[in-house]
Amino acid sequence: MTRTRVPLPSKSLSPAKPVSLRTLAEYLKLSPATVSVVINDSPAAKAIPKHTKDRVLQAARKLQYRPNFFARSLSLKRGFMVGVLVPEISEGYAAAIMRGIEDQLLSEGYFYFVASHRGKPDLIQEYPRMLIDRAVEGMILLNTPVLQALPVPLVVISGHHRTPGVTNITVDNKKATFAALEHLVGLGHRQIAFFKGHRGSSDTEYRWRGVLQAAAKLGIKVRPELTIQLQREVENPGPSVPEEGYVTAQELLATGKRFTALFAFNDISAIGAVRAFRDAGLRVPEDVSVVGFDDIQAAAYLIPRLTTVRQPLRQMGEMAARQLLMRISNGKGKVPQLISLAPELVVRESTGPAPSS
Amino acid sequence: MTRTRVPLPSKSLSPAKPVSLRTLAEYLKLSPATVSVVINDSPAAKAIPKHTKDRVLQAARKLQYRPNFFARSLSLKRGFMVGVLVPEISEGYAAAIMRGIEDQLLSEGYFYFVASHRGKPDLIQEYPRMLIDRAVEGMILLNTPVLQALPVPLVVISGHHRTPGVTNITVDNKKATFAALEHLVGLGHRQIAFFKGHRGSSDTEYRWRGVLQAAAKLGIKVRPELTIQLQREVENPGPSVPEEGYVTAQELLATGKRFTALFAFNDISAIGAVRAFRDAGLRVPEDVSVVGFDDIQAAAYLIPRLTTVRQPLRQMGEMAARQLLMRISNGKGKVPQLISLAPELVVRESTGPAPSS
DNA sequence: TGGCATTACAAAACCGCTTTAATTGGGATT
DNA sequence: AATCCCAATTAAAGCGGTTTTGTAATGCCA
Repeated sequence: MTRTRVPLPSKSLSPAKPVSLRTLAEYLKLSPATVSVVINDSPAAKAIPKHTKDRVLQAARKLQYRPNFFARSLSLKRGFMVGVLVPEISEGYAAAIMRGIEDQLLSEGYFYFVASHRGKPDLIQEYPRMLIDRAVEGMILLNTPVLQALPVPLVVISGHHRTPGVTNITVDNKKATFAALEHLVGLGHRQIAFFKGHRGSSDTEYRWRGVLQAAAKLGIKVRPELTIQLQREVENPGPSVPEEGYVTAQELLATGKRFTALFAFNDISAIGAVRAFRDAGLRVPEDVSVVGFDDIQAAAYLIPRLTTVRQPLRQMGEMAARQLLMRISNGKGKVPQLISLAPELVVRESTGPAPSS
Repeated sequence: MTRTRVPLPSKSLSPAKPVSLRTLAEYLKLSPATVSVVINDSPAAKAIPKHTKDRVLQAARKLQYRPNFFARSLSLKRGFMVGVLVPEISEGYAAAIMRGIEDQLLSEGYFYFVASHRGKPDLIQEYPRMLIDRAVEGMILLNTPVLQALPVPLVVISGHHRTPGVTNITVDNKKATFAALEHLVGLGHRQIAFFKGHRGSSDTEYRWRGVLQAAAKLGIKVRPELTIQLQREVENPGPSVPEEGYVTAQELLATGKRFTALFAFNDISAIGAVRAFRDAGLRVPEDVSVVGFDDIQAAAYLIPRLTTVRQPLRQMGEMAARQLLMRISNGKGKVPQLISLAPELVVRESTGPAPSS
């Protein structure tokens, strides 16, 4: 990493240099130690009479004293910051989760850095290091396979469950897929096509296992010729876009195999697929039913309204942040290996009875 | 992906505390000063022979020396961090812009904090302070009316243009609205309905002015009874959701006034509106044309595909970050007051000729 | 041979805060 | 009256870097 040198910022906008603890102390004719103790209400503050405390606090307010963040952090050896690593911030999925993360973190006085690696292995390698160097106290990894061991607590969302010492938060893919398939089977569907998620995403893996289990339990076959993996530019992984679903659905149609329903990997690809079916002259749901995954905001307003599995994204984010903060403060409490939150099937218009013929 | 060897996370035996500059210096039998100079390649390094430099660099690598962020920042009086304030991170609009911001910032060695205020006045007041206290060197405000003067450079996206000393980045609303209206008028539409944006957003204001100007130039009337402002819970502002467009379109229909086209404030509300029209038995675009704004990812895959005005969101973010970094480093270069980027009308299927009757 | 750069490093001050250990001046105890 | 305790502060030692100033040793030239 090249460290670019940037000249010092001019203080044109801030002619008055900030008051330090020292100047405040001088003003009060007290020592910095006393002032510090009072302002932080540290244990030693018990020994200080209310009168003095008030005097200090009042002066601090009057002079607009603001503790220097770096000095304080250096002394405390912590800065109340965490890092959040995501594949792509502009994807609704990540954004929804981050919303939950942020709620929780800010309310506890923590701030967070975001870095999106776009699936590039070098960035996946580099960003964690950079964040560590920035003295984050922990990290949340969203759908991001970090291999290196890191010297801070880690919480992983939708990651592989097997790394010891890291907590994994995920939706219960088994329950989710079962609900979706049960719904389709209940409507009479037997020939069901599947979009598998992108390679490398652990959701892909676990969700697919869920599909296989559910199919077995429901007594239907998962036909290899009806399952297609969503492809993505390897060079430039980019976000999940409807186009992936569109072209994948076209591939599916091109095989000529008959199917009456599609269980897409997510809503975005479902949108693309519906569009592709439509362009091919097929009606949804009369000719083919489509089930999405995620329940993004628009799902309820599409034409047709999308049947989908709702992920509790925000809660997952909240949970992740909460777990991380617990581990940061406790340090050694026992760590749950896996927390899975319950999904919910939302039935709308894109699914219907299997065509009789 | 090549699987790098994974050192097991040595959780319990991790108390190996990081090597400091001092220990590194002792190891090298040099003074901390020398080591620091070499590692930072500061001017004084000219006086140090290559041999010594190599020795230092090599030892640093061997011992895995990592400068302590807080110590370094305290000394330098800067931490290469900026703050980004947004109304709501989970809205695609903000996320797309943040993507551009991040690209630019990280490539220059900066990290950023995000805080979303959800339109709450107290948070809009509080977060800037907290960020300042965290020693950010600048802030980017996305659609966020900050009233207080702040002691760091500011760049505003889609804000009011009038604050001296802050750079405003925005889409050229005038050009955008003209293109959209011209398109509709060219298709024969005369009775055009409008969604106005939420109160308080400055885009709302400027875009509305654009509509009025464009309408005047094109010789069409803007009828008050056909313009409705998107409403949002005042208590809990939340993100922009299709439902707003849905209910607003229903209101519009309820007035009984005839219109053949709708220019929505954004794609999200357009989606809701299309759905509402459809539910009311109207076809889009045969009975009513709809134009959105933003060109979100899904716009091209909706049924019907949405005609919309594409905002260069990512570029706006990049531009904002670039401007901010310039102001941080230059300090006193002259500040552009307003930078407006060109939008682009994307014609798809949701607009068509005005019905003849 | 003295004067003067230059080279190659080290000492020490400083950044602004936290924290531990020490200090001071009563008041209570013996 | 000497001792001890306690309340109220403070001095000073970090935290881990950067930077200014200093210094010993060498080379160069007159």
